[in-house]
Amino acid sequence: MNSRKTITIKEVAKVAGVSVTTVSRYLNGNLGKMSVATQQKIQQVIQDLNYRPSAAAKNMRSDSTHIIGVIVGDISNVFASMLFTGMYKALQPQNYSVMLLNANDGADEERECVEKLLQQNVDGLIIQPSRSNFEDYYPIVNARTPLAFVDRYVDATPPSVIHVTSDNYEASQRMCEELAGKGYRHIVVVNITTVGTSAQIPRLHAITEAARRLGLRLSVLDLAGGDNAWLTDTLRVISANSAQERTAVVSLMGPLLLRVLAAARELGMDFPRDMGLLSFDDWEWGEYVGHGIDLILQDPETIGRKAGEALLATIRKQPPVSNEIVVPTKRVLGHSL
Amino acid sequence: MNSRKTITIKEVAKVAGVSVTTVSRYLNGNLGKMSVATQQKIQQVIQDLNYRPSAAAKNMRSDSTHIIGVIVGDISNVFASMLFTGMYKALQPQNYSVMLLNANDGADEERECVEKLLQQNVDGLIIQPSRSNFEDYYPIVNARTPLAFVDRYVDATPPSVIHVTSDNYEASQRMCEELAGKGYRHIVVVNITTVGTSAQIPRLHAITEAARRLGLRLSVLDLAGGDNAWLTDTLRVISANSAQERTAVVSLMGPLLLRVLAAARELGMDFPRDMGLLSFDDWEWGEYVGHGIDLILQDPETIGRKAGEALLATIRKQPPVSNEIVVPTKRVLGHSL
DNA sequence: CTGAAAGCGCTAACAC
DNA sequence: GTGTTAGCGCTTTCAG
Repeated sequence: MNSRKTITIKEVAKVAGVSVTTVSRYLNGNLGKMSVATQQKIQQVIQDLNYRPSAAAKNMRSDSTHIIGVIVGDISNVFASMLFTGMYKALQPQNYSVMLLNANDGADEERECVEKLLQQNVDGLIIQPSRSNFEDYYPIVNARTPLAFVDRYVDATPPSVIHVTSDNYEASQRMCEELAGKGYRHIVVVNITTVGTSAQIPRLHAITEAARRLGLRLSVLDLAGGDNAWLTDTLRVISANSAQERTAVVSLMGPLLLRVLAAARELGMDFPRDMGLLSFDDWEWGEYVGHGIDLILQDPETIGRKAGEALLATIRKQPPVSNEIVVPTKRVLGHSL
Repeated sequence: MNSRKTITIKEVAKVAGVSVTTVSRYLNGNLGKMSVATQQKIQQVIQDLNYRPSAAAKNMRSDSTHIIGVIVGDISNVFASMLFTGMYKALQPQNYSVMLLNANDGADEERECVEKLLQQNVDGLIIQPSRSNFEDYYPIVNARTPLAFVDRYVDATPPSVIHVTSDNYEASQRMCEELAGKGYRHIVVVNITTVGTSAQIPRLHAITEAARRLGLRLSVLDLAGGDNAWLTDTLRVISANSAQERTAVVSLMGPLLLRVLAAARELGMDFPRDMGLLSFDDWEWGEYVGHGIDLILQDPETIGRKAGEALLATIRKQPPVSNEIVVPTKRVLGHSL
């Protein structure tokens, strides 16, 4: 029971009175014309000896690890965790394991993560990218490792690379039309530009475009530049004008909504009384805040799952029809508009 | 640039005009008395050839992978994601990678996860256990793989195994005293028993004990047995009596709080008007619900970090003074009691 | 139906 | 200062 030394396929062979080849065949299910007696014998010995095949040795020969490397921008984010959940649901049933690394939204850290995973000889890579130029990802292409990007946008990504995102552009446009229809004349976007690949960027583009088209006034509060006090002060000023010019605050990602709510609480502000509020988010907790916040809900789990499925297909040389996958967001009605 | 075949340490040696030993020494920083010229030459060739050492080959020789295996009960849970975040913060700076697997709160799935990770020859294992008897974990002990349990409880865990949890017992006792002090006479615990290792179990024990001691009436709603409609109905009945006998609902984990809130909303119930509400949770979002929910906040990130640190210490043969680590919870005051 | 033996890429004695 | 070489545990041709 208590095995002191590592036990190898060789010992199993010896004890079972067969050759290593036969054991290897047994392990890999190549039972072509192996006698049932042999099979049983081997099975028995494996149990007795408590034999466990070494993944490293296997990998050295077979050049396939059944490991997928995943790199996210920030693991502490709920979004990332749901992304991962989706990937896992696609990969685990196909018997793939996952190494999860965190790039901390940094270019250098991400490069190191990629390097590490390529050294592990992963069968594929799913990345929520922190670097904005596809050149940065050449090492992956050169290593011939199948690649999928999720959530964020890398310039000049070739069509051979899988890319799964929310319908950021369309959802943002629809949102502006809805706000205009509801009588809002001024949109205050709250964003935070951490990385140049962020999904917030296409959202802001689409909003800018739609606002111009619809004749709405647009302000942008980038929280990368200011602290919470600054946000509070700014919201105070804006809400004062909301009486004349109906105003809606639009938060471009879930974590920002929390900060807006904190500021609003401090100001004793009420939605939609003092201004409208709408946020992109990934989780339905907003339903329980106040009388429910109006949300554009992403589906990170589906994004992750689709990326996993498409990547597996590519690994198996059955690439998806299109590598460009868009996952729809869902408009959750609340009482904050 | 575009390397067709895998390039090995041998090629590097050949091109650099040195032996593989020298290259290996260079790679591992054994620059004992290596001439600077040689070092530069090797460095150059590595770059030119785009050489990447194979982790598998390395592992076969050195018997250390610098990989830690992590198994959680349910990755889609916010708690698990924060646990992981904490572990990562401890492990990544020490240059350890992480393989994250999901046991789906199942004994068999967990066994398979363990098997997979042992085959990968991980340097250590951190598990949020789904099996309640330590015998189930013997394979890990036999493989001499350092082990840490987090969050949940395994019977007969030997002191050689690291164990990091919240202060479940103490926090539950304190809570009961607080409720009694506030005039509550009836406690309704909402729990859901998925696995026999759940931290909810010691919480319930402590509450049971304290309730008896303090003369409080105790009811237990186990949601494993009923659906949301059942919860709603039960709460309706209970709240009707709350006028005579001041009642507090205590949710034993974050996700249950959401279900309680959903039921309460349906009933048009208000806290603390109709009854008191308090919940164990892992995240401060409850602050924004209503006027703020009273919480006993766990610190999963710290739990994960401590487990990672203790595990690393053990791997390095510098085991922590105590393997029994208790992370304090924090009482967050709200307006629901 | 089964075996012998080569070799995957790397490290670490042991030599010089 | 640097090189030779024997394996690590496994898969897989090729040969019976």
